[in-house]
Amino acid sequence: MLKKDLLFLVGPTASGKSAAAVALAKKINAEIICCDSMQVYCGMDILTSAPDKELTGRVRHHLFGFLKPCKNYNAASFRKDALEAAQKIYQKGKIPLFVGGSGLYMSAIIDGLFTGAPADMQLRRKLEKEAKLKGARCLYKKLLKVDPLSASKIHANDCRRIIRSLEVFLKTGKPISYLQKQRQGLGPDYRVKIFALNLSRPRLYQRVDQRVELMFERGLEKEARRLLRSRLSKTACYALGLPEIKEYLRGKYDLQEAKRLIKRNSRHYAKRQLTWFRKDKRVKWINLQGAETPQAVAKKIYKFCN
RNA sequence: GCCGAGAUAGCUCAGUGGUAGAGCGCGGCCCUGAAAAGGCCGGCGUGGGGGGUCCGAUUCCCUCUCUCGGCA
Repeated sequence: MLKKDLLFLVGPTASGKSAAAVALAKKINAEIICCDSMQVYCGMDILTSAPDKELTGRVRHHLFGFLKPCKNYNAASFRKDALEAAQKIYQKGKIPLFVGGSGLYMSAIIDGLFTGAPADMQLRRKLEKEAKLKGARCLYKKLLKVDPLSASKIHANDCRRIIRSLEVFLKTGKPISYLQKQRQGLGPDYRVKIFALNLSRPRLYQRVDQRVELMFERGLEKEARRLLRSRLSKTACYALGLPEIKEYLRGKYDLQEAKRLIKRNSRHYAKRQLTWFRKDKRVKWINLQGAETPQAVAKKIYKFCN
């Protein structure tokens, strides 16, 4: 049986993925699927540097801006939606091309997630409260009792993961360390190719800073104000830029400082993305100077497509 | 030109007669249902140049260079 191709174009923020993806999709007859935890939301176009109409008009895009910011979303719901979108694309005889910078989302599709323990926001809130009251160490001790193996892998300060592990244990009676071994990925009938764009660090950071400047020019503050007035999900409220603008509006600092922080946090984010993708040995790195046209980038990637 | 203050990490600065720290920045890493989140680790340095005192100087003394104030 012929293998199904599944392509990924990933890389740090501001590396030029969106435009390159469209150029590549044109070349290989692909449709694009969002692989970005924030670009799935609508009404956050400036904040998330979502691909504009010019790009989305040239190639069919899936899972971009389809979700209201008040809705929670996560890697599991993404995996489900993404695989559905991919099937539709296969039915058209085309290739799904995932584009975005969310490493976990990429891994969720390819490698799968263990099942049977969905997120329980109510339980999380309860555990969070407990952590706040008695300290995170208290939760860690609890985890140490029920699941010493996971506890040994999680740092005592990593509250998010401690809570998730406890959540899994409380809901299923099984340690997350045991369940995590059960993940199931795509299987042998898929042929996955991952391309990651990269630039020299100074160039990348320069582009990140420039992009933040551009976001402000486009009206980031106004968009953020609007979003902050509405109800935001636990997922969407952490879109880079929102917490910083929120504190600015509270009078904690001025707009210049907010901008500085958004730039810095975006650079840190880009760095973390690189760490994630570096670890994944399936990634084929596409090193760029930063001045190439999207077509040139696509051409570079195309060479490795067969 | 004179007087005063200073010259220590990429930046802002602290400190000590036994070759140095802090914050920010920066680098590396972890990540299985919040992931643009969350967490961990790392000082990255001929202490402005030269000389002297001392067992030993970044610290004390002299000198030169530079910077910043003030006076001319």
